[in-house]
Formats: sequence, structure tokens, C-alpha cells
Amino acid sequence: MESSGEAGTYAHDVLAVVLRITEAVPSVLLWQRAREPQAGRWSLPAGRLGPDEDVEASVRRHLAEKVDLAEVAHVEQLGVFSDPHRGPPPRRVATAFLGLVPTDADPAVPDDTAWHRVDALPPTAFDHGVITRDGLDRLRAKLSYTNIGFALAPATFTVSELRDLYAAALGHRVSATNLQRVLTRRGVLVPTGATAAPGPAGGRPAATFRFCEHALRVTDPFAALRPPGDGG
Amino acid sequence: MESSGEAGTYAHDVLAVVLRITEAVPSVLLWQRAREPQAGRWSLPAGRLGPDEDVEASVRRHLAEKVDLAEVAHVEQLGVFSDPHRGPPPRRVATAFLGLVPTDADPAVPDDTAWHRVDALPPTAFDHGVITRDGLDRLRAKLSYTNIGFALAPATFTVSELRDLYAAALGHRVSATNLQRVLTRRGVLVPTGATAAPGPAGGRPAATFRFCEHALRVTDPFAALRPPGDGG
DNA sequence: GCAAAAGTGTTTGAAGTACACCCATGT
DNA sequence: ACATGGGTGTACTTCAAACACTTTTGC
Repeated sequence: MESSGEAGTYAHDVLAVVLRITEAVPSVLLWQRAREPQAGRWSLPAGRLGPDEDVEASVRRHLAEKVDLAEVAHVEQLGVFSDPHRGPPPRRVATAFLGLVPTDADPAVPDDTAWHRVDALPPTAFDHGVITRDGLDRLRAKLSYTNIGFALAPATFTVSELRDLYAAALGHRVSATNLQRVLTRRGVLVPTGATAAPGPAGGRPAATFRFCEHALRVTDPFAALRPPGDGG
Repeated sequence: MESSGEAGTYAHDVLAVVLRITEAVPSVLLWQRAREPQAGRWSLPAGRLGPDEDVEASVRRHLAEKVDLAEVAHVEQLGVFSDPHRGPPPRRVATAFLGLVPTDADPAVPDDTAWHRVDALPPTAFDHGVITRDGLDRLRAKLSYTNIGFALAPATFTVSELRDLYAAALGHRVSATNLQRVLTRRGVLVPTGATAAPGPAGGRPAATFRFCEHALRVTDPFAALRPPGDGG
């Protein structure tokens, strides 16, 4: 048992929506609660904020218990969830993060932990279903105006493979032709020079690419109201 | 004096970057600390998260002590600031918000509180300078792809007046011609039918407009990778 | 009439979608 | 040969910036 602490102080949790594209659909990393509260339901990886770390360091520390951190290609803050009744007392405040894992990493996970398709979530604990949805919305938005794809894609890939990743994440068809042009114009894709072998049915060998940078960059900063003399 | 509370719990603060365009420049609402820590320095409006409120309710409650809440046209979460050394012990975690006040409101503020131009901030307490910058960056970004201008503009206005607001907030020249076309095309401006009287130097009377909605709406959701058959 | 400010028309360019067509490989 | 998938070329659309020109006022 734990007491509720001094008046005006709250346990602060950090939690992570870790997404990965699997089987042409986004999946989120969840673990099944063995004990109350909410035994049997599925939770996002989470943990208590420690005294000598900020929330980002904390979420990385806790994530390391569920996945190899080296395979989490990007982490960013989603926001604070603080409804006083978001869980049973004592009251907890949580800072949520979005984490992304490339498809070529297949991190080992503990027995109680598994990837779940976001379109068919199992019963989730507390507000974790809502938070997962927020994470996916953030990813979808940023695919359009940043290079965040680097965190979903393998080290090298063909445009077709990348197209499938984007289509899975966005939930709608994506044209390989246009995807290549958009990302090339923005300078986020670099050809490796190598080509991939065709499949068993034949076809022209595909050129392979990689992302130029592996840090988040906004590639389409504003659609309108740019400073004068800035092109357009 | 206050103790540091039970291990693993932290005081949670909420604070607000309240912005308003004054004298053709963005200003932020700050109050001067009378007591240690950081006596004499200027702080963002802030307060402790209460036991029965979420962070947004809390920031509204604390803001009400500094400004008339009815004059804050928009509030949104910026993020969590949690560096263990962002202030003196005991450690405090803070959720920051952005608040916007229209130019036609001139809220009464307490004696210790004043608007300060963001381009000439006085010495700020803790990390409040950085947080202020974050708030301004958020405002600038959203001016381009949302209708957030409604929260800066008076109830009705001419396009010239609106142009001056946008230019002040963005920090660069804005063309009234193009501003009107962009906002009209997006359906965020509505003509009132009335016209404003010309100034003493003459000139054609300006038509007046108002914002169609007074809730935040994303008007330019994605520049690229839209679903097929969605125009383009 | 003239200056000042508002507003419209039009040109230019960039970005993105759609689609036709060519290329390289396997069987 | 021909099917299969990869890639380029190009037309079309939308959006927004730039700028010339017209409109309506005060003096």
C-alpha cells in the first residue's frame, strides 16, 4: 500500500506510446497487468518519475525495461494527462511520449508484453486507449510535414517498401511515384546507389534509399504567410 | 517552509504564457516576485495543481487571479518542463500553457503584474524565458495553418488591422492583399457588411470582418500526402 | 484634382496529384 | 514474348506571393 503523500504533491508517471508498423498496420507496445488495479487489462509502458531525471530521461529509463532502447528511433513528448479520475486514488499525473521503432528492428520483449494492432486494441487500462490514439494522430500529422518517416523505416529501403510503411501509418493509399518526389524534393531521401533484387515474379530491380538525417526535421514549415521574398 | 513531500511525489505547477499584441509587438503577462526565491525577477502566472482539477482547469483558476478569464480567448497546452534543477528544491514539475488575449480587451491586472514586450524581456525567473519563447513559437506556427488569429483579433476589424496583428505576431511584413485571400479561401473570415470610417488623411473606408469561428480549427491540415481523390 | 488607403485582377511560380508511358528483370 | 514491378515524363490543379490597377474617401 502507498499513502497519498503530502497534500499538493502527486506521483508523476511517464508513459510511452511506442508504435511500429507490422503487417501493414500500426501496432503499439502494450503489457498485460498481472495485478490490480485493472488486472488483465493492457497498459502502455510506464513508470514513476525519479528524483534526478526529467520526464524524457525517465521515459527512456522505463522503456528500457520493455524494449531495447537502441531500437527506438525517435521519442517526443505528447502532453500531460491529469484528469483527477483517470485512475484509482492516489491521484497520478502522467506525461505521455510517442516512441517509434523501425520495421527492421524486431526487439525482444518480456513475456507480459506484446505488439497490438491499433485498429483492434485489447481492453486497455485507464486512459491508455485515448493516449494511444493521440500518439497515432501525432505520427500521422508529422508524416506530412517532417522527415519523421526515418523512425519507421529500415536503414535502407526501396520506394515501394517506404510507400507501404506510409500507407500503413496514414491509413490510406499512398502513391509511390509522388512519395518519392515529395521526399526527394525536400531533400530527405538519399539514393544508396545499390538496387534490390526483384521478387520471384520478376520486375525491374528497385533502387534503394536511406533517410538523409536521423533526427526530426520540419521539412514543410508553413504553407502560408511565409516571410516576403522567401519564394512562393 | 515546506518539506519535500513523500519520496516519488512532486509538487506540480501549472503556468501560462499569456500573449497579447501591444504596440505592434507581442507582449507577455509577467508578475514581479516580491519574495525569494528569485525576488525581483519576473515570473509567468502560475500556481499549484489542486487535488480535484486537471491541469487545464488549474491554469484557468490561477490565471483568474491575474486577468479576467473572459478576456483570454484561447488556452492550449504547451508541454511539461521537468528539469530537476529548473528551480531551487524542492523539485517542481510544471505544465505550461499558451493563452491569448485579443487586442480589444485591456484587462485590469494587479499592481505587481504587467505586459512585457517579448523582444525585451526583463530578467525572468527560473526557466520562464525559455517557456515564453516556446509559447511564441507555437503561436507563430499555428498562425499559418489554423484560425488561431481569432484569439488575437478584436471582435470586428479591418483587413489592415488584422494584417498589423499578424505582422506583429510573426515578426515580418504581411501583405494585406494576400492575408485576406488566404483567410477568405479557408473560410475563416466573414464580412460584417459594415465599413470603418477612414482616418484623418482620407482613404477608402475599409470593410470590416470577423472570425467565423471562435474555437481553434486546423485550416490547412496537411500540405502533402493527402488521401487520394482529395483534390490537388 | 490629388494624396491616401482599400480592394480587385492578373501574373508568376511552386508544390502536389494523376496518369500515361518507358525500363529492367524473371519465366 | 509477356507479365511484373520500378521509374520517368508530363499535364493538371491548387495555393500563395507579387504587383499593377481601380475604387472611395478627405482635403
